[in-house]
Amino acid sequence: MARQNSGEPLHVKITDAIRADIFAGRLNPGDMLSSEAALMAQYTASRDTVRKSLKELEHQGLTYTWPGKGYFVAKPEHNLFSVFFPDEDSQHEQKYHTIYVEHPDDEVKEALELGPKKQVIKISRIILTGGRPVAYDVKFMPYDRGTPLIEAEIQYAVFPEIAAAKTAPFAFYTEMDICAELPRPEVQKALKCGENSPLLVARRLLIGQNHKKIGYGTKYMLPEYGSLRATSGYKEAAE
Amino acid sequence: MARQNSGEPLHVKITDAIRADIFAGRLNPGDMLSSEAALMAQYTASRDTVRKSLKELEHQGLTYTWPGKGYFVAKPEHNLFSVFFPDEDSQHEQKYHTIYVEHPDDEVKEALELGPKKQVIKISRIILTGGRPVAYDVKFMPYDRGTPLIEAEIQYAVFPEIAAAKTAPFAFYTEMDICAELPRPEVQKALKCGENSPLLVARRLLIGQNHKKIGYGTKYMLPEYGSLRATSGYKEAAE
DNA sequence: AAGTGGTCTAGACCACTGA
DNA sequence: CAGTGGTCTAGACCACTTG
Repeated sequence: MARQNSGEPLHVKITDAIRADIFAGRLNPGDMLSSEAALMAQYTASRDTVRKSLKELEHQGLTYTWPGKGYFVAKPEHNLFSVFFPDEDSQHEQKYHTIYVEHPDDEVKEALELGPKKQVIKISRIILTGGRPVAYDVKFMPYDRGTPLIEAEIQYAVFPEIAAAKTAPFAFYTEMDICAELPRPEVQKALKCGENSPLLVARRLLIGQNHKKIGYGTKYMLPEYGSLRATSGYKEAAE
Repeated sequence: MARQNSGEPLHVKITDAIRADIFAGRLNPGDMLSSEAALMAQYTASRDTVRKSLKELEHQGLTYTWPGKGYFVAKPEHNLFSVFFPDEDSQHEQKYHTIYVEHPDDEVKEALELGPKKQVIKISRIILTGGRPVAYDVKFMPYDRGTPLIEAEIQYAVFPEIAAAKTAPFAFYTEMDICAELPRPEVQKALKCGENSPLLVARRLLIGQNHKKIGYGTKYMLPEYGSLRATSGYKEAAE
């Protein structure tokens, strides 16, 4: 229980003390914290030191501030989860299936907002575990004749955020939809599974600057691939 | 394009300027930022003001700092997603199915780390849209004879984090597993679906202080319930 | 030794809130 | 009006990194 923080900087001690009050329920959502002046007196600290602590709590989502009134304990958001969705599949083997330039189907055309005659690069991949297919991954990128970076794409085998990692890699964000589906024939074939084998399906849209649609992909996962893990809340609070 | 930030505080202007450099690729992962001294000169700002800007960038995950060396641009994490998983199902109707106190099956026993004779409260719920079932939700909590808050649990109909929202609501965190499955007979019956109807299944474990397992629940979702939406990256970068 | 960030202090002025 | 936080400044001392 007794935290070893005697060597910690003062502003960290203050942060930890208030955090502990919140985790322990001595301070609850809506409660007003001690004012800056009170905390300065309590910890014999300068205003800036106290403010640094309060700012840290705010960044952690534990408090918010209302100028002119004071600092308050926030309400926890238990329904917001973090999910790490490994795209690299480092623990699995990989196998390339096909790399095509083709005319996209309607789903892809709509997702990437493509004109009627536009072509796409299609990269499909099979992910294996112990030689058996566990996931099937298909990705589409608009194909611009004249600037074909196909080789780079193939080499990285993933979305352009990786290929573009050296230039403005922060200039992308992605949206993902996760659902459960039964496999289409193409997917059945790739995964060597039956038509009633439930798949976890993740559809991912990669968006760049000016809201340009840069890539669209779908990943079909068999149960053997493993489940998605998500977490919510403050793990430290459990300790 | 031209950002209206003439009225912004100085430290925000500095933050925005550096952020724009990172989003535009003028600063890339591994690059060292200008030193505090240089930024003080560039913006005729005090050290504290510059440091406030740099701290903000760090909190946003765009930079990190290496004491003695300088500030550096971080590597973006494109595989870490945020998922909002609504537990309340505010847009759906709800229907209680059963509320029991019973002996748990092995899955629940293991998840909640229960002794052999321990009982659990089971609350199952059906979520409807337009009168048709779209999801089935089952939750288990250890049943402690003597402190049964069943009424409160029922009233809130969800996990104890809500019932306990007035006392130390931050003292919980949850882990969730998401996968695709076919329904067991119990689930088929609740959802009025066939045995080959693929379901999105989320299993959630609620953990409290001292790593005590407080609740365990499973939510079975039909395609009509909607898909899970996840996002990754900085949406602002696309603007 | 010079340059870098990390911590801490003291003081100033402003805008907002509430009695 | 007194109390609250928001912004900004100037200066001090320390520990670390690099040459």
